[in-house]
Amino acid sequence: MTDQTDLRLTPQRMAVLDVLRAAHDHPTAAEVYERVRRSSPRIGSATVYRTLALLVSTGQALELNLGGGAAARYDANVGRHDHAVCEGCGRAVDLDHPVPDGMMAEIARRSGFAITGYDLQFRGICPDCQAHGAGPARLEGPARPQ
Amino acid sequence: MTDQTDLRLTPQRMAVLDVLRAAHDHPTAAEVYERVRRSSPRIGSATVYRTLALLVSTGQALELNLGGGAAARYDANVGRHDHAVCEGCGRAVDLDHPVPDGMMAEIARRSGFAITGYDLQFRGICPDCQAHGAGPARLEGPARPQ
DNA sequence: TTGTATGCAAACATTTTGCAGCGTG
DNA sequence: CACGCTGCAAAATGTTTGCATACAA
Repeated sequence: MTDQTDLRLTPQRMAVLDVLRAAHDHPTAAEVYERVRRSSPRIGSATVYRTLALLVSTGQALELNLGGGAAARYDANVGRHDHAVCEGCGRAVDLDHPVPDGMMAEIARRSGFAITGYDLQFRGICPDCQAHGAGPARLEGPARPQ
Repeated sequence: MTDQTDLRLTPQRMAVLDVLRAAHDHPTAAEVYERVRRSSPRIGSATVYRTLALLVSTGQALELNLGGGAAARYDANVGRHDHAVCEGCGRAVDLDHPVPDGMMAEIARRSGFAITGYDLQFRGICPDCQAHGAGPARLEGPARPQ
């Protein structure tokens, strides 16, 4: 079914990929939709969802889950990198700080898993929110570092 | 505003916490609901959702986001730990393998964030799925253990 | 031409909310 | 015996699917 059949390069798919590559803010599917509409007003949201899923499954985009009830976010930067998510404003910034290789091997050994990768995201308050006083994006809770 | 008003210990809340503490499989809200019903048939799903949110916000449970379109999962093990998620069967197992302190400090320095914590989850194939051939939980991808 | 991709709208799945009555502290 | 909590059902999100048609290759 999902055979690597044909795969066509349609204007809609290009538009979605363009938007994603131009974005530096890890947009949600809804945000991608909104932006794509500016250049392709007749595109449907289903097409955006389908295209994002396609891009993810073909390795041209990453899907981020930043927790909470938040919707999935997408990132055209498919190189290895991590994220820091601001608990004040919800913004996510890219980081590149790989976990030591030995650690992956250690996890594999201890868990018996064949590890194929990992997702690492830091939580904290971004410089802006530290300055203006942490703006509330979540319910309230000044998250306590357990 | 951060009024820690009253907070009552009701049978429903105990039931939810009991289920969560007895569970070792990171159940979704729907699964918790299903299990709680066995002992409290008259409980409503809204109560389960409200209670899970309450437990999370009071630090008595963790919420996990294992990506995909998957629903949030809950964990009564609130001690610091990570997870390995099987791409075959979707199961998540606990791991305890802290990131070195120095790394947190380094991230903080480079990003300007005040880091309060992090979420780390490994992806891979669990021992069972390695044996029986990776069972399909996602779209299809016969993840090949190279 | 051929079958994939699209757009629309309805279907779905999950989580949240409104409200009247219940029951804990 | 006050006020928070509950159950029910409806509403709000976020995402997927069915189908007839448009269009890339």
